[in-house]
Amino acid sequence: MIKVYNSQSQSKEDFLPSDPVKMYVCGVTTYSDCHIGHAMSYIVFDTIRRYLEYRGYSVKHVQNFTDIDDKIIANANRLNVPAKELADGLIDNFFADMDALNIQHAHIYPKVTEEISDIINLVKGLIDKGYAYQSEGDVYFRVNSFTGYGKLSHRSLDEMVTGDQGQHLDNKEHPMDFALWKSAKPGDPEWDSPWGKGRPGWHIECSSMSLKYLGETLDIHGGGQDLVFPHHENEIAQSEAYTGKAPFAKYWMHNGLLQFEKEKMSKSTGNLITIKEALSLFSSDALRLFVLSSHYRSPITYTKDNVVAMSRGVQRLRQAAFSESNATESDNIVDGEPFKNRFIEAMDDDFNTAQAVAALFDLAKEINKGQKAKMQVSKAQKMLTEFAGVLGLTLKEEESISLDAIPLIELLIETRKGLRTAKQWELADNVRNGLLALGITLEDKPSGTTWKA
RNA sequence: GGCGACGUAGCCAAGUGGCAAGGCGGGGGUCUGCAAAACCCUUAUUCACCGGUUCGAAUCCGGUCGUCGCCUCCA
Repeated sequence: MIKVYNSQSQSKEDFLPSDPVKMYVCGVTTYSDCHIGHAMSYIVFDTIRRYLEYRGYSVKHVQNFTDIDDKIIANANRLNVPAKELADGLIDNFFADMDALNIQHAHIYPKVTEEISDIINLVKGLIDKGYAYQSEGDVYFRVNSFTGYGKLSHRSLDEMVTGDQGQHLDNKEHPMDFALWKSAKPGDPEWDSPWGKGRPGWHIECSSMSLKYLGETLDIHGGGQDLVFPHHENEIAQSEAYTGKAPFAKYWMHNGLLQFEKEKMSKSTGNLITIKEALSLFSSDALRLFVLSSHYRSPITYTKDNVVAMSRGVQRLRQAAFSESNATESDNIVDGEPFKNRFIEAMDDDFNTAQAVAALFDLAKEINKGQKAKMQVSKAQKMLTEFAGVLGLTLKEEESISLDAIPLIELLIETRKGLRTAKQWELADNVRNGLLALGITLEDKPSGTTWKA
């Protein structure tokens, strides 16, 4: 039985989903390139999905693009391009990042700008039911009308008002009322609506899209912990108010936030590293292992050193998975079953990837010891690769040298071999050091010399 | 001010009542012309601090100190 920690109940619950599993993960607002905090979140939910699929569930995964909002408009104006052009370019970049991180695509990626009429209908419905009101071309959700408001983030409206430090428009009935529809300023992208020209507020799109593509009750609703309030709280209010059905989501899953060098990484402070930058330094396997080495609900701190350590770890797994067998004792087989059981037990317990990774490393060690004892390891190696795959690790060697250079390198290795046979150690070492200076490392093994970049 | 999370070896990080997973790094070894790589072995009598409950606590309770997040745009 898989157990899942539900942010709303603040406890682990038995995972009893519908079939297929309906999984909605909050996507990005497309106003700048994705950073490594996004990478963490999407690696986490990709791994959860991969594991569910491994365990035989079929998963329907929907993830939105919020491709119209204040910041997109502001950045588009600054860059002097249409908002749509900016958003579309960033969506292309998003997919490139996801592919590079070996993150499976969602089944559906709805965009706000293509869902406007559904959103308008949802807002209309909320007004009709008395949960929302129009005010000077804007439409607001009436938080006082929804009795469960605050049940996800565990706070009351009174607390929010007392502690609130934000600025408020004075055309709202209650300071915590939030916009479902915003009137357009001159020059903004705009759509016709019963309340005049404007565009959707921030939270409504997720309610609309999840209702449309997955129905009234989601199994898993995921996102970063920073979305708990107000975004997910507001989604619950809108969705449950509209459908009259609770819960909107059976399991609320929130990943811990990625810290960058001691500080929270946030778009507003510009304190961030993009996925592209991280991938120029590290392999996707290293970045994934970095994320999956701790529990998904804990915050993690990105530092170069931390990820470098993970690169080494990946190397160790890769080595064990692909080392050539020299088995002579065909009867003696390395048994991977105990590790399989550990892996599954760990992942069943709220996707404890840290423990699952530990099982992988122990399996790697078992394989290495088996190799030394000349045992059969191919089955265990296959298992290692399979479980690495469940975590989205490719265990592939990174090729970063241009193909043209390879014959040249091999020629030098051949030349050096001659020098070594002639015991011309100094000249042989010169060749090796020269290549090292160019970033190519030679490794002399009993079977011959290999190289890597 | 309100709400919440966390503090485990040099670093990262699991474990939430019964002898402290795993990775990186360090140390020792195997291999090797040397080196590198790889592999093996090893590396916390102790879990921020103080008190309590218990036969037994990193794990439960109370307190202290410290770090961080949310309450405003965020994955």
